[in-house]
Amino acid sequence: MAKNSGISLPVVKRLPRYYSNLEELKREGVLRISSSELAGRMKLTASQIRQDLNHFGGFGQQGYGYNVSDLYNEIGHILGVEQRLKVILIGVGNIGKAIATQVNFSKRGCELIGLFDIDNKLVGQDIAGMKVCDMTELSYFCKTHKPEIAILCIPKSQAYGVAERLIGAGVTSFWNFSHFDLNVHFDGIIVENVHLGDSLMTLKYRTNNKL
Amino acid sequence: MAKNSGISLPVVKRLPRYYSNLEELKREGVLRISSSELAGRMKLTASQIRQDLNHFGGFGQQGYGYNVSDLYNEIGHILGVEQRLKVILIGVGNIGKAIATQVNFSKRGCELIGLFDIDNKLVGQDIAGMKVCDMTELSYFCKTHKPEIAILCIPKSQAYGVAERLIGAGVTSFWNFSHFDLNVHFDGIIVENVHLGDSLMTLKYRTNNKL
DNA sequence: AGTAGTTTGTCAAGAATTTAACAATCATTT
DNA sequence: AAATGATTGTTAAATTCTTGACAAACTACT
Repeated sequence: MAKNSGISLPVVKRLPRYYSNLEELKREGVLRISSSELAGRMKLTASQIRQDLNHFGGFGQQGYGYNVSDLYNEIGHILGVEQRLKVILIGVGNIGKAIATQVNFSKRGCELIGLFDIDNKLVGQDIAGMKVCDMTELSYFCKTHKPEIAILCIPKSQAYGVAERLIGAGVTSFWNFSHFDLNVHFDGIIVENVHLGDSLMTLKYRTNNKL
Repeated sequence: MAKNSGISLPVVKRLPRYYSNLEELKREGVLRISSSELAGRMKLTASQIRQDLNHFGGFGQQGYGYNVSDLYNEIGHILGVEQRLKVILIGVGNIGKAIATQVNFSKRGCELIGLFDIDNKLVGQDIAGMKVCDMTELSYFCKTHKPEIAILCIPKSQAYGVAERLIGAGVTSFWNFSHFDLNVHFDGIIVENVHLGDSLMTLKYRTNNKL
């Protein structure tokens, strides 16, 4: 049932949307849904939904549709929500703090286990039920706790140095909010660059050009 | 020179990346760059860059490449940075506050002119050099200041109501950080949904599957 | 039990996007 | 001033992604 390889990025990026839409359907008490109904909600085509889901196996039933709860669980399984990854966050400035407090890590199969900052005024502060640690403790912490993912909310000047240290300490994935593209050339290192400013400019362009 | 229509979304989404990479090149003092050099930095192909830029006109020169400063200005023009759009932000919780303080609006041709919240404890607070206003002032504010863009950092339960009020008051574009897809069915309304949690799940999937 | 009505899984067609190729053009060197 | 080398703009090919179509399979009704 697990044809888990060769999934294209567009499909992967739609999976979380399926997941949250199904969560919402569950909350509404909907027990079953057809591809065309779901397509209506998500502004996709029914065909695309069926094709997407079939990459992973046949979760539906002809003449019936999809069982909301089952499909939710299947996609959760594909996304690996039951397999918790440990996450640390570097830089508890405005964005860092917002992410630490606002993102529901556990719902997404992650566990935020450490906060770090270089600034003495922030070290020791309590954020999201955790004490902010000094950067000097970073390497030791990684060696003992072995986080897989690091969230970078630090200035560009520090980012590459910190990323190298973290890779050395076994971190494989980076969620980068710093204002530049983190391009790591090591094999097996995964980076997801988030540029809010770019998103705003895209909105602005679309606004100006009525797209 | 302005073939400004029929630009596909993938191209539009790359424009801000071109813009910030060119800004960086300028800062480094680079005067000219070829499509293949730029491709190397941005992890694109030279062919794609030439094709992208040609949608808007021939900014390069055979045998020479692109003048960094000129190209920066051209893309800035395409993105409309000189034409300032007025922006208001609704909901100054963790994310709202981070966006208000962290996003460089003016550099991107936007102007943050108002902050609003429903919570009495937050109203009156000073954030990013502005006083947070009560939601009751929203409609009057919009009628007098005519913002084009609204940033939504509010719970789902309030989002549709607020969006409707804003559309009624002339707002055309929404940058939505609430935890759901804002689907507006009015013509001419532009929405950019940002789901940080989805981005995290994509990273997690890629981590688990070594993509 | 048989029949009518749904809806999936899948294959094939169509669209969109990316990459490759190359003539035209310009810079630079001799 | 001519020749060489570089690099664009542009066309065509290749690839990827999305949509359409329909047989197979199931539900639900009579």
